[in-house]
Amino acid sequence: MNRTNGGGGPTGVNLPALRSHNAALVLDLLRSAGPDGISRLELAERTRLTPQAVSKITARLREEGFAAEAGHRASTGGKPRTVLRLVPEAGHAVGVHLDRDELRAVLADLDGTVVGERRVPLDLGAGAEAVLDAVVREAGTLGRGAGTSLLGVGVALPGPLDHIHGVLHRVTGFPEWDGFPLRDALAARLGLPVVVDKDTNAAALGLAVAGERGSFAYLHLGTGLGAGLVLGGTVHRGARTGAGEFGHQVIQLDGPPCPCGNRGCVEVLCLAAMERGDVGEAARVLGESAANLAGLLDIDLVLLGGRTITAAPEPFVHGVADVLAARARREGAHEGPVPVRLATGGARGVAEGAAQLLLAPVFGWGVG
Amino acid sequence: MNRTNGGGGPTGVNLPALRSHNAALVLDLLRSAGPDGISRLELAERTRLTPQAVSKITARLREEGFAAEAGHRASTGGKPRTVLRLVPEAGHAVGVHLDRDELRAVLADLDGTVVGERRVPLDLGAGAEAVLDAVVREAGTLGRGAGTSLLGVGVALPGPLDHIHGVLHRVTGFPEWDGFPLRDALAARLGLPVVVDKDTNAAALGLAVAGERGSFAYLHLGTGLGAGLVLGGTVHRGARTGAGEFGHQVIQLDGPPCPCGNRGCVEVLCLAAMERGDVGEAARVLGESAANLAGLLDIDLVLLGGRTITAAPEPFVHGVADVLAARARREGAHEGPVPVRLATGGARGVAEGAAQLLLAPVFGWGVG
DNA sequence: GCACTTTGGCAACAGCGTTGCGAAAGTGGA
DNA sequence: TCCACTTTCGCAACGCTGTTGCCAAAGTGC
Repeated sequence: MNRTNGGGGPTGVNLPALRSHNAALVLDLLRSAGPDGISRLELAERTRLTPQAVSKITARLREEGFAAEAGHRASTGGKPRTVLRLVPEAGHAVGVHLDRDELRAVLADLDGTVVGERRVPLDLGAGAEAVLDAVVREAGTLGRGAGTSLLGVGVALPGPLDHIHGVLHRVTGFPEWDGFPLRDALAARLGLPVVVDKDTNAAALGLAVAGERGSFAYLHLGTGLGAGLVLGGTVHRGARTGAGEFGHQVIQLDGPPCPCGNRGCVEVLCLAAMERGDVGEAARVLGESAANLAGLLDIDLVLLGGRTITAAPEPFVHGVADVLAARARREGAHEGPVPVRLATGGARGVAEGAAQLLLAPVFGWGVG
Repeated sequence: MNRTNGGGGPTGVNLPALRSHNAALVLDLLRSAGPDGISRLELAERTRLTPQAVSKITARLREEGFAAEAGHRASTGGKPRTVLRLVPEAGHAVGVHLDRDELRAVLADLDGTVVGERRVPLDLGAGAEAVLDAVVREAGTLGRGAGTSLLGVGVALPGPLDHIHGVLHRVTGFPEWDGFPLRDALAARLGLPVVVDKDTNAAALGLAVAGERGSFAYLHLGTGLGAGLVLGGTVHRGARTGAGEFGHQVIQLDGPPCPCGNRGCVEVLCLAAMERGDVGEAARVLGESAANLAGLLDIDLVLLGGRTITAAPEPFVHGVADVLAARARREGAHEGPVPVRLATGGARGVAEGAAQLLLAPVFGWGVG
């Protein structure tokens, strides 16, 4: 019931839409309850629906194979509550992470658990045919393990792109991909639904689904510097799905030139500091830009990831946290500073998040 | 049906919720159609509900006095469509703009049309009692003109505050307001619902309701520099309703000190340039920070307002647009640069937006 | 004047969550 | 061992939603 559905403005809600919304909501609560499960009455409390409505919804979900009973809780003086859990095998998705020099693909179940993985070297600049062949081969191999429960394939890769239409804009450093309709090309060859997104957005989605609540920014420092934003539990992609251009935020007017053409971008300052071996300065620069972002959007959390960060996490986490703490102290914040943490997921986080591009909609994420 | 309702996570939807959502949606389309009105079949297309459902909804709205028939369209070969319109007098709200030296209050009807206005000098530092007295007096006077159709009073003022609880944090320059529960104090004395928000958020809401579609940033340059963000048609207030801290974005590492304690904030750079009489440099600095924001969030539009800007709009609009155009060109954007315009509404925009804090929820804005 | 098109209300309907109620399945005291 | 009590949860009836089938109303155009 939000105001941003589809392209034609907010839309009306009829009974089938209401039904699928509530079913997805219950399914999401089953998922986030994990292996411990959750009782019908708890579901009723959380959804603010009546227990009887929850009973009907869970009965349908059990009939369709998405949920199952899983034991009982201890009695509190009456009939003990029946515990329900998600059936993870009811759905799978393949997540593909296309990096500059490597293809990493995972097969994940509804729970997000990785049940299959493949890694092969890859040259993103080797041309569309070669890359498409590799994706079709690896995704196909993994997907066969899921049978008919395979929902589709999610692909995450660097650089600006059109998430809605699945068309690449500029994969930084590989101009030959400019304008390539990756989603449709892959969907035609795989015969499956395909969703394409930026690597940073996929990683952020994966973190949100994995349990990071509220609003946060995932900052990725590797070959370049980018961000994935989650605002109110939803990945913010912006009007033309180009949000997250964090690296080319100018924080030093008339500073050193950046390959992008601007002067004083965070990315060039941060990477230059790294080349000098000055990790402290790189972290400070990153912290200042993170503080700009945090003040502008009032987020709950900053998560750091990417090869450069995972190589030496502590100085970055502390350096960024110090800047945020100093700003919060100076501005007399009523609440503590925004916490900074290392992103979980590691090197496989982007591929797992890519799988979530297909899995998350099952739980009502990002579909209204 | 979004995932950010209330405090306890996303909630289920039952039939009453579905009904009020669809009714609000139809009411919103009636409002945005303006005096020309809109036909039932057009409403059905826009809402994606069936014509019969729209007929039932509009019949209820007419019964309740919110909608009325207003003539017919020309025939296209069959029975001509009946045109429906909003009845603006069915609801009113008072909007109060508390500025440092002035109180401005308006009475607006459902259409947003101002049907009453009052302006009195005010010293925000004169103490809570004096300010509350003034608000109660002016809002009461205006509100009596609306009778029982008065929905409540919206109050907009500068400085960080807690929008959800209606408690002020720090009204910049007036520490005596720190922690003051403005909403509850006013609601008790007025006997009406009261909503409190930052002046920039109110102005942004007013612009969104007035017809600015999609996502945009409203940048306000007056005594200070702040922003109101509208993302996907909704005012973005952030986790602790503190979003929009645009003025203390650092764009010059180790730059000149700002009263806030940081160095190189846009606000201090921009205001210093204005004091030197260098409007061009002020506009360039504003433009760089606006470009940072536009790249990060991928917004559709930048709107400029505030006393300093309305005093000399052209150099600012052009200066900011130039920076955005230069960045878009250098980054090889596939679409044109983000347009920059002067915000409509002028000096009364904040007060009108404050009234919309009560009116907009009638049309389903920001309530899920 | 008649055939046709288009609008929009009436009535019956399927399906949603809700309410009323009772069976099932425990606890705990006599 | 029995019985009163508590708590869970499904069945059945219900109210209300949007949907479908149908037809009267109100125009156009030959």
